[in-house]
Amino acid sequence: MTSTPVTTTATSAAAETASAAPSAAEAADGTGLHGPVTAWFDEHARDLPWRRPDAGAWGVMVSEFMLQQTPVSRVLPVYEQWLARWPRPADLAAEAPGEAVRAWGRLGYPRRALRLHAAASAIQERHGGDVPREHAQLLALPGVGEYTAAAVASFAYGQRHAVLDTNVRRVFARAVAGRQYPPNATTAAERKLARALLPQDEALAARWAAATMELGALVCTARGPECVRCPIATQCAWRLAGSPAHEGPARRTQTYAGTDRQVRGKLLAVLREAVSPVPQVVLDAVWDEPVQRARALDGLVADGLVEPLSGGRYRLPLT
DNA sequence: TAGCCGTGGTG
DNA sequence: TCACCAAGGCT
Repeated sequence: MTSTPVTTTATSAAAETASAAPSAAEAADGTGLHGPVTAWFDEHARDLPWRRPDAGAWGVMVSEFMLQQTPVSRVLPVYEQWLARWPRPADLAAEAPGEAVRAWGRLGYPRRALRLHAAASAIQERHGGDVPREHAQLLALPGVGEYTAAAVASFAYGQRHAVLDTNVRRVFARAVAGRQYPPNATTAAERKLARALLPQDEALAARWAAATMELGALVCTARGPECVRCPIATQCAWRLAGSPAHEGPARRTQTYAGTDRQVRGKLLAVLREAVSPVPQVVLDAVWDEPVQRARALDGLVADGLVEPLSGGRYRLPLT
């Protein structure tokens, strides 16, 4: 997507959508996408707990950590338990990191639990227990990258940031770039496009960010996009091009069976369920190949997910 | 920067 | 059935 028509005048489709006189915010939308997408969002947005007014910045941050590479349906129950147990960053920071790992359950990527715990500690130490508002301060927290920093600043504090997740990238790839899928890795061109499409008005920008994500999650999905339900189908560059199939390098496919990741998962599952230190012999039972098993366990220890004790016993980390 | 890091639902 | 996919971050 080298050339993007973000500076074109409003399309006829956009003009049709704005039946009455367009507001100042809509008039600033050179693409004609803001109005239809945010209007669709107002009607179809899911009622998710981290979107409720009482969720707070901490609730938003917890949800963003959990939602990294994990579907909403699996996050919901864990999120509720997590917020009930640790309603403030200080509450989590006061716990052993292993308790965060245990409460993480089977969400996957348990290092996120460790990082969320570390982020809570950093918030307590550096920000007096309040989730910081500044993008740069958010970005400096453990486990917070470009996406999460922008998401928290936008969703929790209503700021104007380009929020570029896999959903938004796919929506932009189709609607603007005319491709079925975005590139494997986020490109500078995508960031530039996201900034260009961001409404000037702060509140509208925050709504736009949430709306484009929701559109990608509910309608403009990876496998079976439901274009008949899409508010910008008539403007979609990919559709207008005849919905061409993805070109270029195959999207990376990652195997799981037989990998260290699977072994780590099995080892950690045992430790999560255990209420007392686990003897080596119990861990040995989860995988029959000793070299890989040892490598996986060493990796967990190196990552801080597992604490080795004397006598060949192991547990989730207390510190 | 490409590879690694979990888990489970699904078309 | 089995790849693909899901609100990424880190090195």
